[in-house]
Amino acid sequence: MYLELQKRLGSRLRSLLEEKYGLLVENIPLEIPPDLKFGELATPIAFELARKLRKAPRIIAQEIVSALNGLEGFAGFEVAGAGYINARLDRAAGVRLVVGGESLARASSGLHSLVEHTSINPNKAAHIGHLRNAILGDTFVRLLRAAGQKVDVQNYIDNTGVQVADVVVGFLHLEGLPEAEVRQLLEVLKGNGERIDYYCWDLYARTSQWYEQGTAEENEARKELRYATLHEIERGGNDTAEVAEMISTAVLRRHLETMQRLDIEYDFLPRESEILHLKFWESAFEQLKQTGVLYFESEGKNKGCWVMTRPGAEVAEGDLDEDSKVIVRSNGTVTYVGKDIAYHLWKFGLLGKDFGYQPFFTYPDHECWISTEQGVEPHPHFGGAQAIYNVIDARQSDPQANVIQALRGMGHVDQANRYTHFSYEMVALTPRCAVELGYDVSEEDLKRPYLEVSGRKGFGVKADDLIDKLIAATRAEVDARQTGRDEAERQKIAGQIAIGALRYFMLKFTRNSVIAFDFKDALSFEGETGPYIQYAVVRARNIFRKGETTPEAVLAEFAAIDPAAYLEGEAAEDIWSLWLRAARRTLVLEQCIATSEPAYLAKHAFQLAQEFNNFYHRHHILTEEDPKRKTFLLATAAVALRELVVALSWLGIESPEAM
RNA sequence: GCGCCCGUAGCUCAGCUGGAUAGAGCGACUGGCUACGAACCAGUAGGUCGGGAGUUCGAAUCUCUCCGGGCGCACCA
Repeated sequence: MYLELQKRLGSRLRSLLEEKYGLLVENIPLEIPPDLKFGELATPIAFELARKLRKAPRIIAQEIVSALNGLEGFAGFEVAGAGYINARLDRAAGVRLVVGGESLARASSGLHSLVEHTSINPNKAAHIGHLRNAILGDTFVRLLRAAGQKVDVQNYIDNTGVQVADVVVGFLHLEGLPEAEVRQLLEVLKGNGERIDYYCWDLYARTSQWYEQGTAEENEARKELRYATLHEIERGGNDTAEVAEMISTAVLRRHLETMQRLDIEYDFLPRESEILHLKFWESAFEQLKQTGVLYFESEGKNKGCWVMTRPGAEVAEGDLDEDSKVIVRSNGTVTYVGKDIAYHLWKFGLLGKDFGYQPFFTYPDHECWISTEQGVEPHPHFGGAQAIYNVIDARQSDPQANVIQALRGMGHVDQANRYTHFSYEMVALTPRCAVELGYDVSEEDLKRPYLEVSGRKGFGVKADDLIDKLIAATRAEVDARQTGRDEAERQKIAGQIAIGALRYFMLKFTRNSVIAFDFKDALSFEGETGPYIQYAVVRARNIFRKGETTPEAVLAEFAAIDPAAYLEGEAAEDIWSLWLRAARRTLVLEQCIATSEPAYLAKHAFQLAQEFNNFYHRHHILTEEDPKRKTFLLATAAVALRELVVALSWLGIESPEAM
């Protein structure tokens, strides 16, 4: 409702300024005033016009206000302060709009988007940093879908990189297991219900250390072994590649299981092995050469390489660009950015090639596909999106910018403009948390505000460990309260609350704030947390349960009542303010998408819950004697409940029946 | 050296395209369960918005500069 009225007022003001002053103002600033005494919408536009019109802002505001009459949905306008224009809504009409609810199934926007997130190297267990990535990405997917977009969710799998090679070196050389025995070991672990990704977490850390533990000559030999292993994996068709395939696939399945615990699902898993074997790069290379984005360097430190100019670089015609980005090395191999350019051409349907597809992981209501050289028929088609979002941490903004630069240079300007690096800062550990976990922390590190998580060092909090810990904690709380419920019900509720707490925790911070992780904060269920919002939902539901009615029945009954009498006066301000908050859904959605910032929705959900709790405390609904007022109060609870549940679902958080 | 991010209450963070008295949670202190569940609510204390300069009718928000912290800048991925 808010967004609709805001747009209505905006366009009215725009046309008014044009008629009255002959001014075209593209963006009329409209804001929600800090206090209801200033109305529900306001604009400081008169200040901006004061200079152009050579008049006092107050006079201009007065002129605008007198021309602003009879705008549907508004009760009146007034000038305040030095020249603010404050708008008061027709409260009864507003309430009716909110009751009607903005359609949840919004008309398809027609936009086809692709969101890539998670993308964990399949050589170790997922940790809290990966959780932030996946939760941000999954929530953004829900927001785009809520806005009517068709969205494909992809999780890129680098199954042929050095990280996988390192753990393969661990299996083959540190553990000394030949291919057949690795296969056996994986079976045994699986049989014992042990987490393979956990096993690899330790082995990967050990291998990383092993590279540096020997004598200089030994370390040199180990590094050689590392790269020989990497090249065998890249080439494929040998035992080493077979081991890599087994391990990376087993770990990948674990990642999908971990994410499924958080209600995170994927549509397609493109793998680097197919990008290599299906020769995506060769097609991209041709296009890059033809468009002149890549050129062969014949001098300087990059002599013998195919390079591209970095974004923002200024090189005079004919000068040597020593700072250029190498895409093809002098030995003929392609760098990471090169492969990424090819992959992104595919994402936009510009490559002229496609993956083979094969079903890989089955969710309750859909299938997740994986890339393969020769796929099955029939299969869905992915790629060819109009807009893409890459959920990748801020440290990779340089390579991301290179890819965008290449697309733009090739003439794909629209695509480059619809390429969003959805960047976010890392999740680090507070020194206290690291000590708590039993890691050795140096004196120097103890003084730092936070310590970076490192898979290579095996330093971090594993995702499943955190989820297990959260569930244990919520289970204890549920057991203390839900004495009448059976085991299965309690476990279900504990799970819903644990996931709510975790997802909210990862979403409450804005993207470019580093999260210094601490168990005390993450395991909190009070204050600005997911469970706080879930609790508001449970309270609202209990009102209807005890009152033996439903939100739907109440809203139907409410339609016959004139709400105006209950919305005026000092005592009604808090209730009206709750209705206004409930009316902000699409406004917040639009803002989240425009800024790629899910934290705004998290904040909105919390504030709505807070206002509901306040309302709940001040007005006792079921004992209200005036039947019409009781219906009004019930309708207020119904609307708050509906909006809380929708907001939570967009955050990927369930609304428990009890807690 | 160059680039990006951050610096707001004791702690952790919001503060939308510059706008009306700078907010929340946690922590501290005080009060509220015989009313729809206290995972809740109310109140009190707590801030030179890192420092300085500038633009503006108006700056936590924009520009410059300095200080402090973090991250990038490979023929690694």
